[in-house]
Amino acid sequence: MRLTRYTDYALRVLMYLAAQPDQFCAISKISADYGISHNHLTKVVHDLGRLGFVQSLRGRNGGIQLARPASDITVGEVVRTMEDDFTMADCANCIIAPGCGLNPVLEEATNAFLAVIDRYTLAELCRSGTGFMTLFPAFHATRPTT
Amino acid sequence: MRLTRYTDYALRVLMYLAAQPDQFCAISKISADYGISHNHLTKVVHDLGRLGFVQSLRGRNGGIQLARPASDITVGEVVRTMEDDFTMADCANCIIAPGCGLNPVLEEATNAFLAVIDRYTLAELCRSGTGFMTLFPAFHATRPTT
DNA sequence: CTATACATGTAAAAATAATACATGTATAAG
DNA sequence: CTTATACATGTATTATTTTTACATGTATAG
Repeated sequence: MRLTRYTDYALRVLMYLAAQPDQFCAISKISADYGISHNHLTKVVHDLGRLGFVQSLRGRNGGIQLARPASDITVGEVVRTMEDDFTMADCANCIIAPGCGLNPVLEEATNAFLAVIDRYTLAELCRSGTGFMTLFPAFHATRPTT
Repeated sequence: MRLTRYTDYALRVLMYLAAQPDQFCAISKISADYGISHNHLTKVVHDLGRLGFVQSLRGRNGGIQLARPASDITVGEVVRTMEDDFTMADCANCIIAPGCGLNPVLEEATNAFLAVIDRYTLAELCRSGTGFMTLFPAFHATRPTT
């Protein structure tokens, strides 16, 4: 029981961007900083763009930034959107599904999980400002948006 | 984000046994009833035995039954035991782990999930007695323990 | 016009989970 | 005491899912 790395990466990117507001960050830099596959991250970012979480700018000096304020994006919203399935058990092929008491219980539990992460925003995860950015060996402030 | 089928099968077996207390059920019958791999189920059951959930009897007329009352076994206990990892994100390889605010949030959410399933016992899942047993096409009461 | 950065589809590789196979051990029945 | 049945257990194969790589396209700044 765990989130896919896809969702994990999405959260990492969003935190990265939240820690550096009003900057356009290049995917290549983010992937290098985290030590992650650039290609894979590109797709994650593309999805984040498609879903309205980030805004991207092509071409030289391009990059991505949050499309909405960090204080408006909850962890729950991101996880709900990126993770495509919250069915804890695959009842489709189970013969007792119609009379099974387990599934409602698992649903209730899943809702409790989501309710917690719905209470936290990206801004709260990065409460210490650019604090965690200094953990990157090659950290140096990127250029501000002109 | 879902339970492994291994855990799923474990729960199905336990519900099956809870619905027919004081019966020794053969794995071959359970696997046939659910339409599940007999070999795979054997390993699940073996684990359930090793962990003290079921009691098995070898040889002719052998089978398995609950080792503890159904009202004493919670869904949470089963899931916690069968599912080996509740780490929602793999922080081991993430450079910002030391300053990351995400993990505590995911932990809190996971605990909320587990807290819910801790509240339900096998007996409660089978509140309607052998009700769901009739869903098996070949259902007929098995012999009682002598 | 060229270098850079995102966009996007396809394919391969890796990791994980599920299943099959083979063989061993225990027990009841005849 | 022999045989049929049912659990025990290790190894190997298959299937599924996830992750990564590759190739090529499009947009923009300088």
